[in-house]
Amino acid sequence: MIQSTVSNSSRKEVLQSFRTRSLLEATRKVIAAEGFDAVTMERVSAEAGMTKGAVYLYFRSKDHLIVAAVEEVASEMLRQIEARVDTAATPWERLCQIIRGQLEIMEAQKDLLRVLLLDRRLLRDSPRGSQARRLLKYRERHEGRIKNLLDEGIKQRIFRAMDAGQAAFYINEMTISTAGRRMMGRSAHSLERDSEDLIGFLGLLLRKSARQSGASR
Amino acid sequence: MIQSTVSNSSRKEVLQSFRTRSLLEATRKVIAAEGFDAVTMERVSAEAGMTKGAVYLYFRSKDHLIVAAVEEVASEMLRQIEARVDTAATPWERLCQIIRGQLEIMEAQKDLLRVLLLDRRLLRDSPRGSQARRLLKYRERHEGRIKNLLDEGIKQRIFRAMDAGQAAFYINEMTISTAGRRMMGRSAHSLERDSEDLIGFLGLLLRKSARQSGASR
Amino acid sequence: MIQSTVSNSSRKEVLQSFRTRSLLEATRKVIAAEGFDAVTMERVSAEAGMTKGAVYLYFRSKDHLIVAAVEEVASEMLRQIEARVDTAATPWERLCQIIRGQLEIMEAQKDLLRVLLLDRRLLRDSPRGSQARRLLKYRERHEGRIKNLLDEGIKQRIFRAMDAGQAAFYINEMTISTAGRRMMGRSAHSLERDSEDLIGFLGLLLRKSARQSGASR
Amino acid sequence: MIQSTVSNSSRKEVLQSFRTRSLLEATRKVIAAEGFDAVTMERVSAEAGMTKGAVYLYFRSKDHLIVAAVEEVASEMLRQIEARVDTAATPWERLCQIIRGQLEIMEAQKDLLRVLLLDRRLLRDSPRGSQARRLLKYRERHEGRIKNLLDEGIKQRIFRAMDAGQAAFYINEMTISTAGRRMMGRSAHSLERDSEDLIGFLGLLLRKSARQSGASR
DNA sequence: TATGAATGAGATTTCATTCAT
DNA sequence: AATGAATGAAATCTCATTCAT
Repeated sequence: MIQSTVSNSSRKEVLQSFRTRSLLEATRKVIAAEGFDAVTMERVSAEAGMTKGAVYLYFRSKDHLIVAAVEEVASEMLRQIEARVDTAATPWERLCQIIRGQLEIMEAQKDLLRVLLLDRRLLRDSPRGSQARRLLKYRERHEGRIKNLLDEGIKQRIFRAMDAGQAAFYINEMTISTAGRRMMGRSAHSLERDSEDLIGFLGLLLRKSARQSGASR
Repeated sequence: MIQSTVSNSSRKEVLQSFRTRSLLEATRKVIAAEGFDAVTMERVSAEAGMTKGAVYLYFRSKDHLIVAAVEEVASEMLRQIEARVDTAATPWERLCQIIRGQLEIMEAQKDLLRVLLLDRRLLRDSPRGSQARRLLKYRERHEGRIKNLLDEGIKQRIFRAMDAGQAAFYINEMTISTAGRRMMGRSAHSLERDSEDLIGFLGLLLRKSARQSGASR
Repeated sequence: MIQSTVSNSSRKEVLQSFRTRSLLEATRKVIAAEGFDAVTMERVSAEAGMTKGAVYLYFRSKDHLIVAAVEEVASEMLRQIEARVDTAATPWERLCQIIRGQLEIMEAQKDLLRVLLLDRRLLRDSPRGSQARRLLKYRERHEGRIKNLLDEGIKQRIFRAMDAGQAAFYINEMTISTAGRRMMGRSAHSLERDSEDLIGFLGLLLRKSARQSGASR
Repeated sequence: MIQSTVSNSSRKEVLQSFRTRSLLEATRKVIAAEGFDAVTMERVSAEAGMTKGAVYLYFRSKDHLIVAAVEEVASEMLRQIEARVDTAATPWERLCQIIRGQLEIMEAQKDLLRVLLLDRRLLRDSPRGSQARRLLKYRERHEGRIKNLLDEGIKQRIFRAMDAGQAAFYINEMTISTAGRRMMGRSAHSLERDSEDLIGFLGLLLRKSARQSGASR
């Protein structure tokens, strides 16, 4: 009898990870389709093809499951956005890449994000607030990168002098608002067009020369 | 038996309206203190000084109660903001008044708004979406007024040419973001300072002359 | 139409108290029949003729229900025992009355006590131990009365000098053991006979004269 | 490959017996620490260094495991008590040895016994009562030895005439009560003192001469 | 022999809503 | 108009036991 090259323990790990991913996926699916209140262990487990009890082999509680599902998507989106940034480019170009990337990637997750943007209860103070803090880390990391980029541009006299932290906050908020508006069906334009409009706005705000605008890719 | 000068039916109406207001107030109090999930008929009715059963004499269901409570505060805030606008002032001055007013009034309701901004579930849900649509009307009305003001300014060549609808959306979003940031304890500045910073930003974006900025009261 | 002499509120109180008693009764019935582990809200509520949810209108939790059920029986048994004691009698006579009373009254509750004697988990440290302490109060009160009686007899030189507290403890334990033995079907004698045997033992232990024994009624 | 001098089957037996003992030990540890309700297969197996499934190779069910764990300790305690008795001594001396031995040995197992004395559910339950009966055998054997000793003393006219079976029952109960009282923290005295007090009591009860008492070692 | 993932059957508790009074 | 007891339908979580590997 020929032994498979994959060891037993490895096969188990694969199965474990498959189940875990199924659960996270199922959870996101339910959230996206009907919101947080529709997430019941019954429903999620059925959607993931297992029994209620089995879920507890992978997640300590319903809350842990939900937070993990959301955290994973946040982390993955951030990774994708960062992957699109050309570190050799100028600060302004990098900002444009971030805006476009963020909008495109959010668009790709629109069903889930529609709910997440409307229902941010996870950011409310949980019992000990640790989960909220963990999720906020992602936003802070993202804003932090934007801030660094702004600081660099300010030093190079490409950007106007300003409070870079505050500006980073507003830029992120405006980008999220833009994505949110699209998801609520309140934008008549293409994603491209919304991106460039937002970039145009930001150019006016940030760039010293500006006025001629024209966001370079 | 002596009849009071107030007719019976009128007295009833007064009581009715008093009870209704108590309930709306109590509902908001609970939401502000502990979020939507803490709203139970038991708790709200106790807080309003009546029993569970009585609530159903005034509101068809828990959902109707919650929506009414939130709708009332939205409507009232809008009314207050509009009351602060001097219709004789220039478009730019009116915009400044709106921004300052909105920030001050939101600050006054911060306990409730902290929850409402994080948990916008009311804008989803709703069997046929009718409640969400009703709540969204307030936002649209507000954005509409800003848009009109922008259009006027553009016609007068005070403001740069732009898509006024989109700009109104962004202005509202940025104002809300600013308020939200304060409520989350993420702003180090005074309300005044945050207002003027935001107005400064908007001046850069909108005004043709700009650059010298300096928001006029 | 004739008004009943019983007011509405009083009628409600009667119903409330009836339901409460039904629940306590049902709980004891289940404990007596199948032990503590058989006590489920489902079972108790069915036995008391109501639904699971209704139980929570009368008792905060399953634990509160169980403790109340047991406490009530403990309190009632103690009351009955004390009612049988003739306060004018001599210490020795009173002790005899207590022993006989306790054995008879325990016999009357034998189904429940069989379980209670075997499974004293309620006396284990609960989360905050308050329930255990409350239940132990009954035993302490009972032992206290026996101790007082012994002290009195010692002062009157009817009883031998001894540590009355310790003796009270042993007397109570022996009485309980005697009752328990009967309940487990390990006694071949009548209740009368077991009582008198126990009293005979105690006479030997306590009384100065003794030896001639013969418990006086 | 070198064969150990110990045959394979023997090695297996050693392992088997080691695992079995680990499980019994672990079970008692959990019972002693947190009571019967804390005994879960998960916990016991982990504490014994194996997995849930493995437990079923050694014990048919959780109940069998628990009963075996308790039975073993009962049997061992009895063995130790009996080992302390000098068969050449007089009945009274042997009784004293039993009392002292029982109290000392129970004291050594106090963590477990504190639970076992309060929660004697094992003596109920059992589908057909077979487990309860098995456990009761130990008590009967112990009482039987005391009874024999009493009978012998009665025949030798050292002890007063009495129902030796009943007396043996009471003696055992009083000894257990004494130990239990200590475990509950309700005794202020040393183990020695409690032993001698109890022996003093019994001397009064049993011995013809008595009165001068003084338990001989 | 040993593993530990999976099952499935409860158990407790919560609440919106109804309805007899 | 008002009460509040009662219902009934979830929802979360726990575990003994089984079984494929």
